[in-house]
Amino acid sequence: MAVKENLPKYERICKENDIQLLFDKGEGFSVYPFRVVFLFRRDESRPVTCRLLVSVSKKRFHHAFKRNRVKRLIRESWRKNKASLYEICQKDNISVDVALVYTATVIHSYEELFKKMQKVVHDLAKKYGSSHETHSKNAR
RNA sequence: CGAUUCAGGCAGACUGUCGCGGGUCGGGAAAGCCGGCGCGAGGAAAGUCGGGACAGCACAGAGCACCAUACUUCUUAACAGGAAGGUGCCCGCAAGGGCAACAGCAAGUGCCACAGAAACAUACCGCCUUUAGGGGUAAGGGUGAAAACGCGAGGUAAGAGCUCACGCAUCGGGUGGCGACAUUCCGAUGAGGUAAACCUUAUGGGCUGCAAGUCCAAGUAUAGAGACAACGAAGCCUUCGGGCUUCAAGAGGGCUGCUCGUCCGCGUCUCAGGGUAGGGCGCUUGAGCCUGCGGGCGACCGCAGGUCUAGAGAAAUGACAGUCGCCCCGCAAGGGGAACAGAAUCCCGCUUAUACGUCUGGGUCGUAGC
RNA sequence: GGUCUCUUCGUCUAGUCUGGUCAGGACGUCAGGUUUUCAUCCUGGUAACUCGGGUUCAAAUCCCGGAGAGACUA
Repeated sequence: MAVKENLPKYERICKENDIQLLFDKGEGFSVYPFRVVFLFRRDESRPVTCRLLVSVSKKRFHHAFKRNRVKRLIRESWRKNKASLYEICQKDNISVDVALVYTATVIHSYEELFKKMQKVVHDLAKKYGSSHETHSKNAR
C-alpha cells in the first residue's frame, strides 16, 4: 500500500507530555543541519504512526518569517521522504516519534534540505535496524 | 524638459501538480474514511509607546500621598493622537518642512562647579570727594555660560534712565480676535538663570490583564498527625439593666500605597504533604469595509445603498514547474533582480523598518520656446 | 501573548536617585625597577559610559526614541 505524501495533525506531536517524553527518553544523532531525536514506541491500540516535531530556535533566527520558512521547508521535505520509514515501521508494527531541531544559522534551499532529509530517513532506518536486533536478543 | 517639494494610491498577475488550517455540502454505521465547493497575512501583521472596547476583582466615606497631562479652538469612544490657528527657534533661493517639556522662578525653597570683588544684593582695581576714618559711583578693567536695559546726546565733583531722542523687555489699560495672541494706540516700571530641580496652579486617573475569565469532565484539602492553649477567670461598684479594673486571648485577612475609619473572622505553632493534565466557550459583525450624495478650510461628521472579508492553539496560509508584466546588463540569443517583513482577544493612533521602486494630482525653482 | 528590569575599560564592578571639580577600584595587559633568573613585590602607562536626538552654560547621570541582553507570568 502506497504511503500518502501528506502530513495530517495526528502525524505531528502537539502534546506537552509527548514532547517531554521524547526528549527525556529518546536517542539522538546529528545530520547537518539537523539534530535528530527519536523514540520508537510500541502502541497496539493505534495504527502505525511516524510523528514529527520541528523546532527552529529563536536564538538562530530572531525574525518570525524566517523561522516559518525554515519550518515549512522541513515539513515539505519530510512529507516527500517519509514513505521509506513507514515501510519499515509497518513491517514490525512499531511507531516512531521524531524531533528535528534545525541547528544551522542560514536558510538552506529546498533542494539541499531534500537531500539531507533522505540521509536522515536512511540513518533512522539503520538505527532502528541495530536497536531492533539488540532488543530481540534481550528478549531471548 | 530637468531638479525639488507636498498630498494620495500600489506592495506583481495567472495556470498546473502535491500539501496545510478553518467552514460548508454530499456519501458512509463510524473513523486518523472518500469526494465536491468556498475562504485563508500586512502596510506596517513589528515595537508594545499612548488610548479604548471587553473581562475579573475591588468599591460607606474622608484625608494625605502617587502618577499622567500642560499655547488656543475644534475633532474623536478615548488618547501623550489628528485638524486648523497663534508664538518662538532651526533648515531651504523658493514652494515648503522640522522641533517646542510654548502654564507659573512678579508665590515659596533649593542649586548656579571652576574663575571672579560680587551669581542676587554685593564696590576688588579704578574714578570723584574728604585732613583722616569714611562717603558717592555700575562709565572703564579683569572673570565667567550668565554681571547693574542698549546706544548717542545732555548733565555731573565723578557718575548714574538722572533727563531727552531712537530702540528693547515686563506690567496695566484701550482696540481687534470665540481664543491662544496681535497692536504704527496710551501709561507705568527697568535686579539674572534654572521648574526634562523640589514645587504651585488647573484637569484627569480604582487594580489587573484573553496566560483576563468562564464551562465540562475528573479530583478535592478549612484534609491528616503531634504539641500547647481553650467555649474565659478573679475582684470592685450597682438604681440589678449593667458598668469598671486586672490577668489570658485579641490570630489572620479585605477595602490600590499610607492613615483614620470600617468589614470579614475566631485557637496558635510545628511536622508531613496533595494539586496545576485534557477538552469547550471567550474567538471574531466590528467605533467594520466599499460606493455615492450632502455639510465643514480641515481633522471629521451625517444620510442612502451594497457587502461579510483568516480565526490557529507546540500554533495553517507552503513547495515545485511554467507563462505574462516591471527593473538592470547585453546589438542579439540569453542572464540576473524584486524591499521591509508573518495574524494570536479586538479596535483607534503613534513610532520604527522598507526598493537608488512606481503611478496620479498640486506647488516652487531653473532652462528653452511661444 | 502579557508585565518588567538592565546595558560603564579586554573582564567584574563603583558612580546615575541629588547634573560640575582627572569617570574610581580589582583582575588583565604593556613598560620600567627589584632578583643571577623566574615568581612575588614596587612604580608608571593602557583602556570604557549601548546608539540617536533634546533640555541645560555643562549630561554616564534628567527627558524622548531606537538597538541588544535578561527576568517574571499558565
